[in-house]
Amino acid sequence: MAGYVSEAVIRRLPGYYRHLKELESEGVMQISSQGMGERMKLTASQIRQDINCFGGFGRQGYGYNVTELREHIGRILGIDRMHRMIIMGAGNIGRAVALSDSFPANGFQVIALFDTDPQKFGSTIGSSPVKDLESIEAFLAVQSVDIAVLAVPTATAQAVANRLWDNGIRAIWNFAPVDLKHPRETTVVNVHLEEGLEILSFKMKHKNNA
Amino acid sequence: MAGYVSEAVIRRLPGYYRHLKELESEGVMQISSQGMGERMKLTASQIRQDINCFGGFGRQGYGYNVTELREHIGRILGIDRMHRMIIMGAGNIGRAVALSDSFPANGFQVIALFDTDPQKFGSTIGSSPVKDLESIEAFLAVQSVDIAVLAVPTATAQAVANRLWDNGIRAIWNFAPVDLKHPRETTVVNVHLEEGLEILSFKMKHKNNA
DNA sequence: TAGATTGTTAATCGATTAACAATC
DNA sequence: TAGATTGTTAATCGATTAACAATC
Repeated sequence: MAGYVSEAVIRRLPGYYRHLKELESEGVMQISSQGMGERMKLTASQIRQDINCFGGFGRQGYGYNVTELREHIGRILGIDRMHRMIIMGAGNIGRAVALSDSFPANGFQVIALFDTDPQKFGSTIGSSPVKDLESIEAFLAVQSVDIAVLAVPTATAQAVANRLWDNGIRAIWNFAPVDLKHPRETTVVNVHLEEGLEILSFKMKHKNNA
Repeated sequence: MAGYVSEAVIRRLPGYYRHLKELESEGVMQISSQGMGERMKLTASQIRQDINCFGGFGRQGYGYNVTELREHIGRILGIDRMHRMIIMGAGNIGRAVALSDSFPANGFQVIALFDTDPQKFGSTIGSSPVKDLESIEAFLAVQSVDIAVLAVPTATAQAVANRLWDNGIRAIWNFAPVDLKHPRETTVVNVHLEEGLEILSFKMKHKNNA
């Protein structure tokens, strides 16, 4: 159990969590690796291997308790607690993240947005204020922030990220299409929407060959 | 060369394309697998293997011509042509996609949005009209559409997707947090934003152990 | 030519799948 | 108990890396 967890396993964890939540809402209380595998289109063997990276949550002859496993995986993901987020850039993407209600529903709470457009200062998006990007240092000096969403123009993304790291931010969710240079102790997860669309284009084009 | 292309390679292709575009705009004309590897944090060996899935674009003793390789990969990705898109759902996400200018810049053109809110019918987002979701069949009967962006509430996502497939759509870019059931001849690429945030949470939490 | 760097084959590494004893 | 299903070890498969002859 425990020990090293490969990137491949990490990427599957949110899927487990989502499917377990669905099962819960369907009133399903128990599931086997077999059943879970059919649902998620993975082999039962892989399900068991994945789950056992974190310890034996199942019972022989029974399977897994849905709620229990969901809670375990939630704790492993770290989403059993609130995360305070700020959004850098109040453009299309920043707005969409701020207005989403699926993020708060999962404990990701937007506390403020920052932009360079003076027209936007003082306004609110959803229930979050839009502030002057120049005030970010002062803001971070007094506010506790877990995650910064980077939704600024590509050209300024690296510079904004540097200011965030210099002021204590340790995690960035990056929507700008650049590979940010970042200190080793920080975490960056990229979204790179354009790339998804390009992969879709590729797969459409090569559908026959597969 | 050519033949089977693994999912791992496909996922790297847009990164190649982006870095080659950057190199072009920096005026760099030639690059070796070594140089490309340093830039993208991959091994030179992997760069050469990846590129050779599609044929020998390099020259011994020289490397790769940046523009030539960028064009080749663009063609492989299928982004050397226009793609006509519709957006299902004119909410936060649908709006953000419609208003983005990075998609049209890469040949992905939004031609219309569809929503269920009568208040939105007849309005425009960016330069695209918002139409009644109920008119989708009539629309698809006369309009050529390559890709549908699915940005409707989770609960209706599957039903909307079914209507799209029944009316000739072969590719869906899905933002709803569900694994869509879909005919084998169709292509679905999922975005699942929430999952990215959960992975970020996981990585923050386990930073020490790595 | 000599040096650099590809294309490609072989070796290694890691992830997935299969198998099965342990046990609920 | 008998049947089901896990946790875990071993086998397989695939992807990455290393090596090197071909050649620009």
